[in-house]
Amino acid sequence: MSKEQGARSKEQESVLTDFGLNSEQLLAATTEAQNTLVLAGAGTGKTRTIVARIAHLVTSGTDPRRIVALTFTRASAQEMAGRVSSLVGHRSTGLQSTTFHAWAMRLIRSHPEAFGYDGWTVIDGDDQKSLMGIVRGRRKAGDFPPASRLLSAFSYSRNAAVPLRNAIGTHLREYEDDVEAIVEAAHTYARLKKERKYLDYDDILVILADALEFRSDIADWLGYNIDHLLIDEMQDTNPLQWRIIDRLINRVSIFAVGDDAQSIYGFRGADFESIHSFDTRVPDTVVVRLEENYRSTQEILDVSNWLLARSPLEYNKHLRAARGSGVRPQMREFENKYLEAAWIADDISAQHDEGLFWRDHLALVRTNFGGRTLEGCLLDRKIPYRYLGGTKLLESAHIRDVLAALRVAANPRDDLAWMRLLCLLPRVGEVTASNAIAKILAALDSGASATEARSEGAPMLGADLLACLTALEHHQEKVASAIRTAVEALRPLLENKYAKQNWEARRRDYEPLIALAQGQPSIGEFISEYLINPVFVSKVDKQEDDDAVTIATVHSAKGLEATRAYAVDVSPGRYPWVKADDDNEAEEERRVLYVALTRAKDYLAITRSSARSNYTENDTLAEAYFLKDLPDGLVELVVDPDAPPAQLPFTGSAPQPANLGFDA
DNA sequence: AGGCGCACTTTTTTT
DNA sequence: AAGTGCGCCT
Repeated sequence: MSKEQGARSKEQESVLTDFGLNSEQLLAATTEAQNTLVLAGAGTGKTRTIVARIAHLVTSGTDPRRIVALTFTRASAQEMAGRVSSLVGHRSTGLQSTTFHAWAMRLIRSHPEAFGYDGWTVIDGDDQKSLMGIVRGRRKAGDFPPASRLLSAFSYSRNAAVPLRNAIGTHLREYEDDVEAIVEAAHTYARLKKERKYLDYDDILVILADALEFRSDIADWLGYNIDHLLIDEMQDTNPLQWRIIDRLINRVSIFAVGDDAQSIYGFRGADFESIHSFDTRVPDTVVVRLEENYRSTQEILDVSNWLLARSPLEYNKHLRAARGSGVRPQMREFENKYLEAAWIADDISAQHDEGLFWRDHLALVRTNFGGRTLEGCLLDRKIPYRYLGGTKLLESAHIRDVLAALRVAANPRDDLAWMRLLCLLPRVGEVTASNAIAKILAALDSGASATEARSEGAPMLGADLLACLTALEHHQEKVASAIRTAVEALRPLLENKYAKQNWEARRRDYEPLIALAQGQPSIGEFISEYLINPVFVSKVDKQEDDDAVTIATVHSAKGLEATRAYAVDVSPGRYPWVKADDDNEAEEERRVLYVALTRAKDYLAITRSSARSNYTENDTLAEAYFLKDLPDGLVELVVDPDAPPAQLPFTGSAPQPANLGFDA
């Protein structure tokens, strides 16, 4: 035994030595502690340390199938698995590297007898909104909160483990007279979900958390099957996720990595204080700090450090650049957002000519909407890009239309899918569709077959579509070819619906969709897999092409880095976001900007445009603006380098340069 | 009454 | 890109 251990430790020593860890990283990666918290500032080798930890575990004899590594996105899960396997090869086969939601869903699906959710469907945000629309009924916007706000209040209550009434109080303040009606809406929504066997995103975590809390047999079973739980981005873990972790303490060894200064998911109930109390909540924890930054030059860190130091909160973060000195970041000001985007695109293009790869460039935007102009510029110049945080393929309208046909074939009681499908037909709107759906459900209740119910309740589908649905019903297991069938049958309707909305671009999404569905066991599993692990529309047509510029929302850019980073539209009203109205929210905004700035390795451009007059003229926003007192020495200020500004201010919206044809 | 086209606004952040 | 409001049409 001791001989074997000796051999193993030599092997792992060589694996990790070649990996070039510093002493703290090595300490963390090889710790024998029951539980570990690694406090790792931006760029200090957080991912590298987790990867090394997993490599250490599998080379010292842990079965990789008994290791669960939880990350925040599908991308980082894959990245992590890839890096582990390049380090230790096949010895990591079976490692579970996944997101909280995907892990929970897999457990629920693969053990229907234990959890009891066999045949339930995962629904996305749009379906949630439709369902809540049913709950709201015809109440007017002023009288009752819109569906989206109800949903976010309810979701916050569940994720933050805050009583429903409190969440309503904070999220729906202006409806305080209607609290009782809102509470009732929450219960009705939950009931409708249950009747239809729908699971929303939160349900997935709640089911696992409840199972672990109330069924000690399940907690024991999970504990027996897992030795090591590794959690990335611990600072973004919310109370609901903590409930899951809590039940595994003392059953498995927990290894968490996080940075309080990068906590940006407060809106989902994450509280970065929980990272400070980690070692009291999780007994026998060893804390390791990583403070040396290997990513960026000192100039980039100087700006980032300055930003954080200005916070009233005490982060105690001062990143040191192991790489030393480089180029000063630039602050670039433009007349309007079109010139801003055009400059970024041109600069990327020029750098590519100089020999950099497209993938060396990362543009960080605050909102999904905020990347649109830049996206247009890149398209215009034929620069390959991927858009993280853009529209998800399975959530785009033209895809959902097609999937609706498969959904009603699989489950004739799926009324949200029925609504979507029937409304594609000419002369059919919400009212006609709901009458038809009521008839279909009544027919099913009285024992009719699905085929009978369909032709009885919805004769307006016509013979062809009715036959198509019957065919889909009988070939449910062939998801890919079912989608092809549905696309063909619906083509005239789709073409009509999207005639004025980019039909030519939309139609190209169907082939990749079919490719994605290849080998999926059922429509339900296909949908839940790709909702929980999304594929983005922008990525669809260039799957081979991994040399591409990345546009990403800061929230989807966690863990990313690039030689050249562009923080886009860092203007008053954006950082902090206009609607961040209390200090906590504003401080979270500061961390968002901090995450953005610390993505850059060699070059950082902070860009903004002066044309948002309603913001720059607003004293409150200008006063709150994070960069208002940025010392001159920290950045090089460049004003409108390519096109000197016309005399501002504008009174209306910014005029669009006629020669830039990218705003289509 | 219900559907539909048109003009209008309005976009936080994610699973 | 998608929701909302309004007036017109069947």
